[in-house]
Amino acid sequence: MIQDFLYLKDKNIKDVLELIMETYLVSYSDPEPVLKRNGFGKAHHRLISLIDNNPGIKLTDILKKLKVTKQSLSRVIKELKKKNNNIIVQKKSEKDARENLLFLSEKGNALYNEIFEIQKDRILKAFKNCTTDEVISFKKVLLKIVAQ
Amino acid sequence: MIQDFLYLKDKNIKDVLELIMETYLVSYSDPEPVLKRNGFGKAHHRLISLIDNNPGIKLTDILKKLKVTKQSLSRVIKELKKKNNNIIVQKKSEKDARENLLFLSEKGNALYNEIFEIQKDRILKAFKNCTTDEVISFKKVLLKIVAQ
DNA sequence: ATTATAAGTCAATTATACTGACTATCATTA
DNA sequence: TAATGATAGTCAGTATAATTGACTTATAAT
Repeated sequence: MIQDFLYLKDKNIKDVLELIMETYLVSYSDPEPVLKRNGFGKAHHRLISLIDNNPGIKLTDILKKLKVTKQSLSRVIKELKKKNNNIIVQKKSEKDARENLLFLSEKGNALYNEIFEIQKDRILKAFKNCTTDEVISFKKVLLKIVAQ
Repeated sequence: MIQDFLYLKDKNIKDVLELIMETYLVSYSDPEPVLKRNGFGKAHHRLISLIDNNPGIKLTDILKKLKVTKQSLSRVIKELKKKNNNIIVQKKSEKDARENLLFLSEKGNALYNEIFEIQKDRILKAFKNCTTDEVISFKKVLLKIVAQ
């Protein structure tokens, strides 16, 4: 037992927590100029990304994922739905008429693509310096941290 | 070439980007009750964590890591330095008298420990369901995303 | 019929961050 | 040593983001 699970030591956990924060901050700040040019901020960015990656997602699920209140999210949705913006679209669910499902519009897709290409760049640069196994492990651990 | 690098496909990158966001949001929201009880918010949390893990860090480096302006950070520092709070301490650098290095006070250490134990819990639960290699790969990929 | 869920709204407040302008101190170097 | 750049701090004003609390409407589930 020479190593004694170094990776479970407090200092390593702290490093990982700092890296989690920094990874989020850098990878979501790269496309800020594009957002700003369109009159949007980080809150809009998070919502647009979430809807793109989960088309038809409902409000409650967004609230859980983004950890914000309904009232706070409501402002962001309103701004993205405005006539001049027209980034997202809501459709009543056929299963449950209470649910109002969220999608990106054509314009929303175009905006998100521009944002995504910038974010993708950083991730791909990292992945190309890693083995397949390392990338797979990376995603696996992220999943285990989130899904508890 | 059957797999054709599935992990480099857009959908996988999008999943990873969403996971990065969610991992940050969940792991930094777990200790919110402790922070709130002490009159602090997420901005204070980020700063306290950064100082604990980088004792003696200087302002410029914090700005780069947290991606905020000096004016915004100034408010957070001020609140953490207040007499009743007394969470962080600044000391002039001996090397370069312009630099004002940041440390946690005794009280700050105590507060951070309480916060850290909560955050550690989630990370450890995940790590204990992973192999050593997976955890090592996880950290390695985080580093490659941040350091570009 | 009652209860629970999903969504939406109004108002007030707090928290976080930004732009812009400006000062003071100290280090580097031309 | 005089000019330049780096580090930190400050003041004012504004913008953005998120919260608490109260309440309504519609629909689903029991």
